[in-house]
Amino acid sequence: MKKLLYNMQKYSTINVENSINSGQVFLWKKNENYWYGVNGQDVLRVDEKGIIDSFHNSRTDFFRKKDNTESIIKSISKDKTVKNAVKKYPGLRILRQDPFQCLISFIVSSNSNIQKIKTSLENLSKKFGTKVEYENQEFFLFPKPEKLAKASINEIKSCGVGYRDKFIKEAARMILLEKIDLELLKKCKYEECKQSICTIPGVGNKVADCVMLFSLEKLEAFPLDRWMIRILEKYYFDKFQLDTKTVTEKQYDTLHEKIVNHFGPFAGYSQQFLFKMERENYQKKWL
DNA sequence: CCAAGGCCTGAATG
DNA sequence: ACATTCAGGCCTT
Repeated sequence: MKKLLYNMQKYSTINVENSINSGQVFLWKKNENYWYGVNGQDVLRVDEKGIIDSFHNSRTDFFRKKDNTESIIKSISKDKTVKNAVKKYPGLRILRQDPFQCLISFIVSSNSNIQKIKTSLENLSKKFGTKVEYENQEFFLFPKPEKLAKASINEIKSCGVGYRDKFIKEAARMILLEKIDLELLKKCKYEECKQSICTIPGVGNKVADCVMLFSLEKLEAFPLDRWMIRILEKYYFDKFQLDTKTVTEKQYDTLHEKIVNHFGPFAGYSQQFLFKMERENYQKKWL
């Protein structure tokens, strides 16, 4: 009974620091006792308990407090590796981000690293976003689709995004022209959603899974980047045999199927715990 | 369907 | 110092 209570408390508590420093978000910084972050057209302020105040006084459930964390963790705890990761980072949450910002963020992320992604996104916000003042600090909201869609390639490129410049413009255009409706995709099934956003240039399997997991309510999405592949090879070589170096489209699909079969419908959470654990093991830097 | 090469960029490595 | 490699991939051939 004591242990049960302890676990319930442990897993319903949010670890803000770990959640923000887990590769999901980039436009966040700590100041005194609060974390501040740009989320779409809003700026959030979060205290150490995960209590949110915001520029627009919105009531976003950014830390997904309404998720039943205990049952999710029970559901994904299928082997000793995840169990360890969960034990090590209790309170690590999937963040519910602004979809457009999330989309652009992960288009920018491809073949890059956290520090550079962060500066690129900061540059984009400074150039194309609205400046606001919140608690005596200056912030730039994330650019609206229209701004990026109408920007020139060179203006976008000047933000340091490299060859991704045209992807960003085209992605923004597709949102603006409503070829893709991100809000609608929240209600769709995983496959349909994935098929849709993969038509956006710069969005492949991995980026699509990030966008779906972090902003489109697809908790079975399991982004397979270099790290996750390494993790699977290291801890799960007997469960998912990865016989090739490069993961092709088809292999990604079949691998994802095996993963969901193993971890269940909340596989995305397991990915986040494993990713956090391994990057900490290698002392990789976050924000 | 698969394999290989190219791609912006800046920090890290040798 | 200076060159090369690498980093949360994707697209084209």
